Amino acid sequence: MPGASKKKIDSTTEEKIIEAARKVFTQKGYSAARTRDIAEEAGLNLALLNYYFRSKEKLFDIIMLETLQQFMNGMKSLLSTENTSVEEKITTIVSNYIDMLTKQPDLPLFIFSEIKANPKKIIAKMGIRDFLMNSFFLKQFKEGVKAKRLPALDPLHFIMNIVGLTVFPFIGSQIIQSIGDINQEQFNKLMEERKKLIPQWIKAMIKNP
Amino acid sequence: MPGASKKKIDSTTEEKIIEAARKVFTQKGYSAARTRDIAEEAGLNLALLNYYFRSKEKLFDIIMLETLQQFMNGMKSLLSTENTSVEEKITTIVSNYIDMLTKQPDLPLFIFSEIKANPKKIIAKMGIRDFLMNSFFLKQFKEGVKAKRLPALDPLHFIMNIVGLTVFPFIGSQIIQSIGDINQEQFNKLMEERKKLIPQWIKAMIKNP
DNA sequence: GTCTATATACGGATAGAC
DNA sequence: GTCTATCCGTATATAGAC
Repeated sequence: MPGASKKKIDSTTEEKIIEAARKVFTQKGYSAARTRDIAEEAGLNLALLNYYFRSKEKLFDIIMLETLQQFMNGMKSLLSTENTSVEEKITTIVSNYIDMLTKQPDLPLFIFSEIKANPKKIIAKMGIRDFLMNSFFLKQFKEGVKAKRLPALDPLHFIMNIVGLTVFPFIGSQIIQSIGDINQEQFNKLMEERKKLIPQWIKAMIKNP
Repeated sequence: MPGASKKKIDSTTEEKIIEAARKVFTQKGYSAARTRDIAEEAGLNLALLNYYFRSKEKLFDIIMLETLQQFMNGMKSLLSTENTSVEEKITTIVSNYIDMLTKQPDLPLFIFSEIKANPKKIIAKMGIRDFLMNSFFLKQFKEGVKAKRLPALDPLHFIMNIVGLTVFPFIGSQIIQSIGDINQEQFNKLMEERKKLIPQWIKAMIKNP
């Protein structure tokens, strides 16, 4: 086949490295990940990592930035829309995150661990504070609390609750599976249940602070 | 050089190493922690680590076992007592854990990270499943649900909720502080508030599943 | 661009003086 | 028991052949 290049299914070398790096870094974290692991995972030679990316750290920075964006972007667009209720937003956020984390369960532990190792470097890249604090969502939330004459509660509690209920199970999934004597599939089923349950719970919690 | 003039209660060299190792390991995790860091933190020479403990890994195992026991023991005794209600148990557990984690906020991320790195080795040492599943607490919980004719819900959801609401904020404390633009002290105050709030929330959640 | 071979640095562990 | 100096494996990074 003239003109048919050999990169159709096979991705470029650079993409292979990125792919492999994402896998190894998110599984093991920066320190425990070895460039050799990444090269092997990519089916390539070690020297190519430094040819395409100058160093382990540079490669890591790319993966981390990409991961943070993935983690934040869905939320950002969602929190901005003005034509959905708070309840609808919560339901969608919870559902989207459970879907994402079911596919990539390593993400939360990876992100939180690296933040601890290097807070400034990473939190700066998230740009979450400015966004969330000026979001339409927060305005809605505050007005809702006021309208229903509910006792004022720091919105941070609210955020911790949603994220805690949604994300924590993935952080502790090994223990949870061990405690419940269940396998990965059964665990995923529980998470699927939580898509409906968490919004209900959140609603109940708001009424009973 | 006999320089132990102003040490509080002069601990033995062995204790100094353990103390330093606990600090460095819980802060950085096994991989990122260097034996040199530990030696420096202890104000001692590197060679002494290997003199007292044969290797980095042996030292780590001691710290991890100790940490897990600390993390589990409070809970175990509590879940066994037969003369307190489910509500009282929850209130006490939440309060105890928030106290513990306020003093040692690195604990959860440390434990969960190392479990991911080495699940079998660590989960085996926890011995949580057999304990929890046979506990008086679980019996109470199930009977309570039955008596109130509440829809049956996997107790795992219940456990994830309590632990998620209580422990997660400490895992994400850096981000939470960044989002809320608050300092450590203000964060601790929020956690103090949660001692009262979480039991109330849990109660509300059970009623509205 | 991709490989093999190698330089360089780092970290865990040890030898040996005191 | 505690130190200094050093060994040695491993990991990152680079040189140079193809």
